[in-house]
Amino acid sequence: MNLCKGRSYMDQVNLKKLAKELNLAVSTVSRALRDSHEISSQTKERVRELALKLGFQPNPHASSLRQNKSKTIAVIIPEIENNFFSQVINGIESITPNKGYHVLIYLSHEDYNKERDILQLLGNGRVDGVMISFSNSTTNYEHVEAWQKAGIPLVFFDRTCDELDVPNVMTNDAEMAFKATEHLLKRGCKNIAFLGMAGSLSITNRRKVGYLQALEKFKVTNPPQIVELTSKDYSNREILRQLFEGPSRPDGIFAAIEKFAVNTYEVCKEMDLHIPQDVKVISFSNLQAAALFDPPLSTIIQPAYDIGREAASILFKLIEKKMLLPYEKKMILPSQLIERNSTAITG
Amino acid sequence: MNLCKGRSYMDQVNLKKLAKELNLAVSTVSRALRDSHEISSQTKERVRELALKLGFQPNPHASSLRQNKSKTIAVIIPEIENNFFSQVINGIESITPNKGYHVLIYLSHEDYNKERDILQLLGNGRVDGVMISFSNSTTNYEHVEAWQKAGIPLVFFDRTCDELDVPNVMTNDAEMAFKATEHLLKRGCKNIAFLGMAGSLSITNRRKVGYLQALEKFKVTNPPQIVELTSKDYSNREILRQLFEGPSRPDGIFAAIEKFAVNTYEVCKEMDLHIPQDVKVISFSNLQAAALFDPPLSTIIQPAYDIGREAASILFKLIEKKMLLPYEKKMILPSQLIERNSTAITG
DNA sequence: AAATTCTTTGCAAACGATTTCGAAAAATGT
DNA sequence: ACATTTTTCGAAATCGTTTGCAAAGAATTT
Repeated sequence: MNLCKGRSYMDQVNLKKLAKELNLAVSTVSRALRDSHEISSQTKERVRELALKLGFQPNPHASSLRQNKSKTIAVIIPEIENNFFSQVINGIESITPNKGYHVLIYLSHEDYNKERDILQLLGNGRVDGVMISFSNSTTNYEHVEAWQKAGIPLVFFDRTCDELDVPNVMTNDAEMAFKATEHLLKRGCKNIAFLGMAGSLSITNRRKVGYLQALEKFKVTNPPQIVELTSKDYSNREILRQLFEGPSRPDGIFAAIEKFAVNTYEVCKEMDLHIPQDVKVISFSNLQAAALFDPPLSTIIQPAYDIGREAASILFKLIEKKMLLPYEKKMILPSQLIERNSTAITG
Repeated sequence: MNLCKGRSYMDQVNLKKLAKELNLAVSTVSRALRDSHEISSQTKERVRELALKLGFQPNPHASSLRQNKSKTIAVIIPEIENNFFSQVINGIESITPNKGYHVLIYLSHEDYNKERDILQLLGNGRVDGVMISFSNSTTNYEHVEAWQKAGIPLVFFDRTCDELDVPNVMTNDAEMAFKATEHLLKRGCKNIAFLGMAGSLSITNRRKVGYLQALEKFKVTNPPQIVELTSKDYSNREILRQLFEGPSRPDGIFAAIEKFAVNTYEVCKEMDLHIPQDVKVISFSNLQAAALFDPPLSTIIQPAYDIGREAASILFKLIEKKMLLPYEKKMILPSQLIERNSTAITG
């Protein structure tokens, strides 16, 4: 039985302890540490000195409870074993420490139900704002609408949603998809397949639009081939095998997702199809090592770091109740197309 | 001026509101929701029903403050744009949601001072436990010792530290380094260079030991070549260029870090050195795409996901004040060596 | 000198959930 | 019918910080 009030860690230092030590009121100590104008500079100095000496740090939960702000944001992404999202997190983290903010990470694993549960879990003040990139199984946005009712700031990035009035940050997907397709056509492809993520992802849709527009603009006679893959390598390879064995074997592959380019390489290797002789490949990808592939992979590099940084900046503007500039409501950061040997012209 | 007590969001639902609505005491509602035995099942049912209807979620800061636990853990890693750490996070996340826990991510960017500051920042109850993989500039562990005084659970993973009595989870670095070096020797290399991270990382040391042991055991006459690289691609390439242009050009490269193998490939390509004819390469790496490199890269794959999962499990055991089994104090999960063409025998 | 400001500090009430303690009410035993 | 236990619930303290308000003293003005 604890007779004295002290807990097991006697060195737990809080405002009360500081106040007693200094013979001041708790409120005075609190104000001194927050550099309030209504405290004399001598008192402030005394307080700060002792606080430093005892290594005082305010209890974040007490502060959060009182001030109704958590100094924390959440990032919800579909997966993390993906260069793009890692770089986004890096970009986010380039902002948060300066703002005195902390970052919670949540993975939806491409599962709508998990995504909904996570969002719901964050409802009651655990975070001051959320950045989300949707899972591929997300087809409705009720969970987001429910969230919006709480009035907590929200920003979409990359896998966005146009239907809701929420700021979003992304790249020029359609434009780059157009350019990628155009690039393949100019390299002599006649029959280009588009590898997209199954589901109704915004990025897949935008990229698909660019692909189709290019086919149309350049009056390609072969019909478009839209192949839907998933996050499972095994089944992707099987689908690709069938694609290449099928009646209209593509001579060009435009992968909307890095992973699908990897799957394509794997299957081509296995089936002894040569890139770029038999089939040319280009892909959205943020892999540094793409240049080391056999053959080096032509890529569209997304400004992942910048997307994370800008999305975080916008979120903080919302949190600080600043007005957004018009372009910040829908920010588009351009990607870059890097031509490599996977789309080289062959004899 | 707010005359009524209500805040801007009238739908903010808390225990008090539930209690008033049900004509019960706050304490009763709280107990009912926590399924206390001292509440009748009818009352519980009434409470639960309304709570569900109004979408009640307890305020996490109030709970944390009262219970002195945050239901949050922190993961401190040197960088995130690295497959290994991404997979570790994935492994960690495979545990946390079931435990009702949240995950904060912090990046030290290979900077001791940042690492120290982060650890210090987490001191006052923001987290119930910490998992850390040290930065390469960390040469002393005073920040950890300071942390230990607070008595908050801690686990090291991968880049560990033997000097402190803290549970750690890692792979069999020395053994695999030995095998990698042995592998190169058996493939005919006479002059193997070791590419390690500058600084005093535990993994670099362990891997270096394995490398040296292999050279000794197989009585290699050429002296060991230990090359120290950093996280900066540009300077790494410059150092590697000098290495290959230098008097004792290596015919084998053992990269202790994935990034260094990529740098090696880049430089070899640039200098028109052929892998594996001119130089054979093997590396610790968790890149799925290693098989697609030109040539496919022989790798030592670390069980990154498992390391994350096990480290998190151990952390939770500490948090729950359970005893650790002996092997959990220093857990070693084996890596796997995959031979590919970068270490093939050449005519 | 009296009245007024300004400066500096303390008191006490929040914030929302948990928990100790105690008091009714109900159920049980004698 | 009375004593005892068990069940069920409410009041109030608590966690540590912030903040509105009051009050005391010093400084200024009239």
